[in-house]
Amino acid sequence: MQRCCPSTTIVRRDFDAAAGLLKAVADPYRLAMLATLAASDHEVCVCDFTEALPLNQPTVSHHLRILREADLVTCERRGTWVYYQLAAGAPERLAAAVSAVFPQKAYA
Amino acid sequence: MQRCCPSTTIVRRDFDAAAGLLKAVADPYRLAMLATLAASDHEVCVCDFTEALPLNQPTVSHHLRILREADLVTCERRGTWVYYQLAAGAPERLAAAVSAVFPQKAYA
DNA sequence: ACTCTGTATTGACAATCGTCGATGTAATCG
DNA sequence: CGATTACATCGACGATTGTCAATACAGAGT
Repeated sequence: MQRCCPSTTIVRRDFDAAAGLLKAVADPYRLAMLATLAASDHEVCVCDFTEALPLNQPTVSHHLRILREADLVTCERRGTWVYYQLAAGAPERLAAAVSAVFPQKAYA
Repeated sequence: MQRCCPSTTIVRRDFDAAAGLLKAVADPYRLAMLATLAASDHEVCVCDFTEALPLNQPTVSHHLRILREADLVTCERRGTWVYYQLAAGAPERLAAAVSAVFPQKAYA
């Protein structure tokens, strides 16, 4: 009987950080929020999200909190309103998480 | 009293597909599996994963199934063993999911 | 002070996820 | 055939997730 294969070396790096970042992003509404923040150069008020998305206000707040805790967005209170914007380097960090898995293949 | 902001247009695209792909990938062990398959040009036997990862065999099978159903990997049975390899275009599809959110910023 | 408005937090719920033991299936060997 | 090995599936369990009603908090206006 033959061996199954030329004993591959399994990658044992720690992907917890990358997985955490990807998990923070792996939701349709959070992706829409990020895309909105990326598209508009100025900040976006929370009320715009609650109006446009089919979600209740606490749910919007919940998703924004997840993005905040992943350091993908930052917020600033001005008067009664809270304005969100994309955190510096957010796209790069996500791209880095992907290329941590696929070293050079992806961006040829 | 002032308006909150110059009424931003919320991105309303459908991110279900991108979110689904990202969710399939948002796990440390699945990332390690993908990184292994990407690093080794030849296929990888399931037994290599079950040996190297601190997971039971059913759990390894479960994670591989999720990657399979996301069309990120393909498998082929040869004798008693099953060999997995990265699906064609898998890195590109992941990169596309990211750049669907950040149109041009990321890869300048 | 009180009220109103916008946002965050809490608490609860169903649904999904990660894990594993037990069992099933497929292929090989004797 | 039966026994063994490799992998998949099933069923159950606790943990996490997405959602919302209710409540709390913060600031502006009266």
